[in-house]
Amino acid sequence: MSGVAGASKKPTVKEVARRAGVSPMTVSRTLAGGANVRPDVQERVLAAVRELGYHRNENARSLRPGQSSGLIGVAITNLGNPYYGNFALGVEEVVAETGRRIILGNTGGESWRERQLVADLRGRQVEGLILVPAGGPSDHLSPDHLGDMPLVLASRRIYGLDVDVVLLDDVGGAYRGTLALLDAGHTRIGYLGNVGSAFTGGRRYEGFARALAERGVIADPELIVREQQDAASASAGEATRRLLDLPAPPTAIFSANNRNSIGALREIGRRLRAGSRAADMPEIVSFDDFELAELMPVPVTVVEHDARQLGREAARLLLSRLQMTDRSEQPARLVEMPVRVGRAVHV
Amino acid sequence: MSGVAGASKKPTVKEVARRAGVSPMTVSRTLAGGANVRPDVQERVLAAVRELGYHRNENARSLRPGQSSGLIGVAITNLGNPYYGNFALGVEEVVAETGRRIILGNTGGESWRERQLVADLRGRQVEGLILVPAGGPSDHLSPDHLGDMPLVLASRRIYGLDVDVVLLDDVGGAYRGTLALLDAGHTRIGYLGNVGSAFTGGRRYEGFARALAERGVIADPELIVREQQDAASASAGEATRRLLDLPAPPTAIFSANNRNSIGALREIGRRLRAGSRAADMPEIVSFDDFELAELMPVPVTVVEHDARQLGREAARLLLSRLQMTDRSEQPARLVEMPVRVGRAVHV
DNA sequence: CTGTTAGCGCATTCAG
DNA sequence: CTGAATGCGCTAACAG
Repeated sequence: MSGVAGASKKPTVKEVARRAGVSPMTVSRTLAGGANVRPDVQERVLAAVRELGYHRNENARSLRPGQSSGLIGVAITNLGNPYYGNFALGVEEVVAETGRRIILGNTGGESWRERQLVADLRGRQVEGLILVPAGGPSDHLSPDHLGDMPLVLASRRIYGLDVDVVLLDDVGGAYRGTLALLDAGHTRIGYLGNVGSAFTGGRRYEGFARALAERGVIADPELIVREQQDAASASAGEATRRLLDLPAPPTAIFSANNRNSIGALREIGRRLRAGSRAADMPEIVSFDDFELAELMPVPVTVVEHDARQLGREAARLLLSRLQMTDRSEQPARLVEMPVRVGRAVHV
Repeated sequence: MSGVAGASKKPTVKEVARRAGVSPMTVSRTLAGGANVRPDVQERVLAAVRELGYHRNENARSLRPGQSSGLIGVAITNLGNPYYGNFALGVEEVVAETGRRIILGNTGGESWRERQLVADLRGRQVEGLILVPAGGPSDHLSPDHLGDMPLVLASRRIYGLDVDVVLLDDVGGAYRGTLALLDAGHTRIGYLGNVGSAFTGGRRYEGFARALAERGVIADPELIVREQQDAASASAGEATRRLLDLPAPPTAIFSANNRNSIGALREIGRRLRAGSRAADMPEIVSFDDFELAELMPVPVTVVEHDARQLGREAARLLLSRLQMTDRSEQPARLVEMPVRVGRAVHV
């Protein structure tokens, strides 16, 4: 309860100055670190600040030329997905170290929302943008539109857009995950992916196909499901049902993402409850980790990766570019984050 | 590629005005909806806007008195937790409907970070604040400090702070979850909670204890673990180990949150792998849902609730308060969101 | 319908 | 070490 009666109207530098018996400039200087202000005067100013509950108006501050907003725009496709939540967390951590904040928007994976969000973030004078592309048209991301505002893409890249990108080692992870199945003797391996994330999906499929090809295993088209409309686990369950109902069902399934893995395992659970034997159910390799994988009724191998690190790296790329004097001259960088393939201990 | 050569410097109203051959005011009016501007002039203005890649500076805009920033501050304890991610998503959805944005910060559950974040958000002229309290001192949230900036608390409430709050039906959910165990004949029921979230934890324990009391079951203090320092699943696993190593171990465990449930189940998994029989493992009731609960090797009952709805409701409370002419006069509201108790289908 | 004036809160520049 | 003047981008309020 430091306060004065009417804390309702927001105080400005002027009022603080008057209360401290100095000029607004002295207040500003004090708040900026106190260089060239007598200590006792600083005391008075800070006391007035406390008493009035004054907070500097950062918007007005960033209005002045040369001053930056201290805001980094982050646009992700689905905040509710823990993966992107952790991604945002990583960005926030790194960005906060420089005293900046993130202003976060959700695109829902829809291009028009992304376009609108980017426009709005620009209007709010963000210093830079970190974005998980929604897919679809992307002219609003061209340097032409963004001016000198740096952009970092995460998770997916956009061809023709020459900017910094952080990706996972999708190809390598899928390759090694698939090899694990082949090493275990599987030859009929199902593939579960979806079209939603064309870029990522394509890369993961590439790794999958490469592993099969190397071992001389012919991929049976019947076992490849890539055309699911959405990434919901429900549709993955449906796809799994079809695979398992085939005359010669797969003995293992490679799932290209978390949602698909969950869907597949739910379907397997359903069958077990209906009397199927666990031994007849396929083993799973899941690109994307998920909790309690080791408690699943079938063996699960996960391709783990750290969303938070991905976010941290994206933030680092952006911050480093912000520090460059000749931002747009420097070449675009591509960082591929490692993934780890490991079998979840099976009950 | 609509652009002119140098898109690098950000254009202002003035430049748009000059290009369109009008005054800055006409540009402003056009962008504000175009009332009282001849259609053909509007055309010219909009063309200039496009050509220059102009975006209104929202910060400068909100500097003018009466104009609001269109920003809602959201402070949560852990972005990486899907629960809070979904919460933020819900907030974002509702807030976006009014053309506003959220500016999101992570407190990590630390009071000092919360304090700093709140100060910063104030400085950025947010219209209101939605916050999941970190716990600890909270004088920085008093009306005295916040002035007329509305605040909505979510998940936990802070005693002595008379503001709008959205909570879960913690007591009722825990009560009904515990009853489910009692109905199934269990009398030795373990309790797994932690001190991190004192408020929520207290309420859930209350529901648990009430159910036992009503059925005349004496809670064995040995079976109650509430003093874990952190919410990490690892420490929950440790606590579970102790419970199961008792001479008379519990036949069921009530877990007060998601993290604890995961930890407990991991420990159970460990024991099963070491040769224990599933029949000797305790049944679980988990406050907080988690995926694939139906595939666990022991029966699991979940107390489900929807973080996104919680977020939506918090946003609604805030927006409605923003619309009140006499904000601070209106009484604080308390909303309790329902939870659903349901047994996960067990393999 | 359109332009001019003025000022929001702050910090840089230049005097004292 | 401190203060006064000035202008950042924008838009009410008031001319015209």
